[in-house]
Amino acid sequence: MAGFAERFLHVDMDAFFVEVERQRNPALVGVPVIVGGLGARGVVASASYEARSRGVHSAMPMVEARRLCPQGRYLPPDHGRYEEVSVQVFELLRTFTPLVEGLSVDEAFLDIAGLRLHYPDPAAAGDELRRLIRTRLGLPASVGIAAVKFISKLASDAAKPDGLVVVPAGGEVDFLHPMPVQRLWGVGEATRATLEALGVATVGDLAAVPEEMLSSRLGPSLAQHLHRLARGIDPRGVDGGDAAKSISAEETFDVDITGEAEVDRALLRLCDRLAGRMYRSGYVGHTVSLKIRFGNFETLTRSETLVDPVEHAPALREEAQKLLGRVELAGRGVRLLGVGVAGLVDAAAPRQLSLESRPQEVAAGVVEEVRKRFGHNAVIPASLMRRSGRQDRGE
DNA sequence: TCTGGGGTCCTAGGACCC
DNA sequence: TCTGGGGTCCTAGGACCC
Repeated sequence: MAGFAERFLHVDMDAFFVEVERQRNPALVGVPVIVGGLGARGVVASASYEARSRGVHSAMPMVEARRLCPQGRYLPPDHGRYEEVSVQVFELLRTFTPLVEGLSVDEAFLDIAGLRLHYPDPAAAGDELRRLIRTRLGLPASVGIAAVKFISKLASDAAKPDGLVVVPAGGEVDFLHPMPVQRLWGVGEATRATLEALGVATVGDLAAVPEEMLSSRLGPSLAQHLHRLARGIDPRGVDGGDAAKSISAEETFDVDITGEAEVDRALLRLCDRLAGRMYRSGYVGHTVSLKIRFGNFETLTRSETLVDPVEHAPALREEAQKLLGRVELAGRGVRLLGVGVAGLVDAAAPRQLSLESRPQEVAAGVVEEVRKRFGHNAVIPASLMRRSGRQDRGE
């Protein structure tokens, strides 16, 4: 027996951060809730539907959200908790089918073709999945189902909040063509503006433009991608098991920082945070990068690829400081600083350790063990301790 | 209303090798 | 004597996604 024609199921948790907060504090149910950075430069990460009805949306500056919705409850994000709940959600999804591809903490694609034996139609499978998430975890989720991968994601969007939409096989173009182009995956503000200049406003308009025309404005890769999507064509299947490619840590300061000493201290703090994450995720990396954004939002990056992978905080700090040395600060205010590693390699893979690095490796391992037991702030680099005041929060 | 933090992917130019 | 084309890696920047 053949599987369902509409084999792609996209599940998207509704206002995920907000709903997790409501799970542990029921007083937040039914009132506008906004989760996001509470500092002067914070933005909205998640807004409840009560807040959205007042015009609040994610990525909006917090200052603006407070103006639109002064009666809202404002909470800082607790990513550790969201990660825990996300693990529970994905465990539940995998009891449904092992063919699960996570897109972020709160959404995933499932291949449900093989569930034909268990459910009379795809909608019944989607209803059951939503019911399970609701009863087992107490969280609302929306589901979209289609025969084409990216259409299922648009369908879950159309289902929000707390609903289900099935786009029947053969109905893709009717569903798609009236939509504004920016709904397509890969069309952001810049591409939307380019398309608008070509007289393209809807997906239907886009489908009528020859690919060569798109290619000359957008490059061959994006042109082919969009040309296909506009016709409802998406050859991708559900693909799990994607290893991480990079890890990074960055911080936007409430007030621009200036002076080499202050920038250096912030950089060391970030390196320390990043090293901890690398250790916990079991990766080491060959390429170290530095990101710096000035007060005027001008942003630049510097990176270097090393023969031996960087594993622990000391080596990371040394590299990051070298990269910082290649940037002309000239007393300019620094708005954001970030460090990252790419070219990731499994830390457990056999590697050559130089003799001189060995004591450092051991020491760094000890630091992480102590932090695992007593918390991040149990160990702080001496260079960050000279000034009193609050230490950077751990993760 | 000045624009987070975590990522992925693409492009373009230059170095380097054959 | 001068010039080539392909392939790969690295760096920097930028668009985009949640």
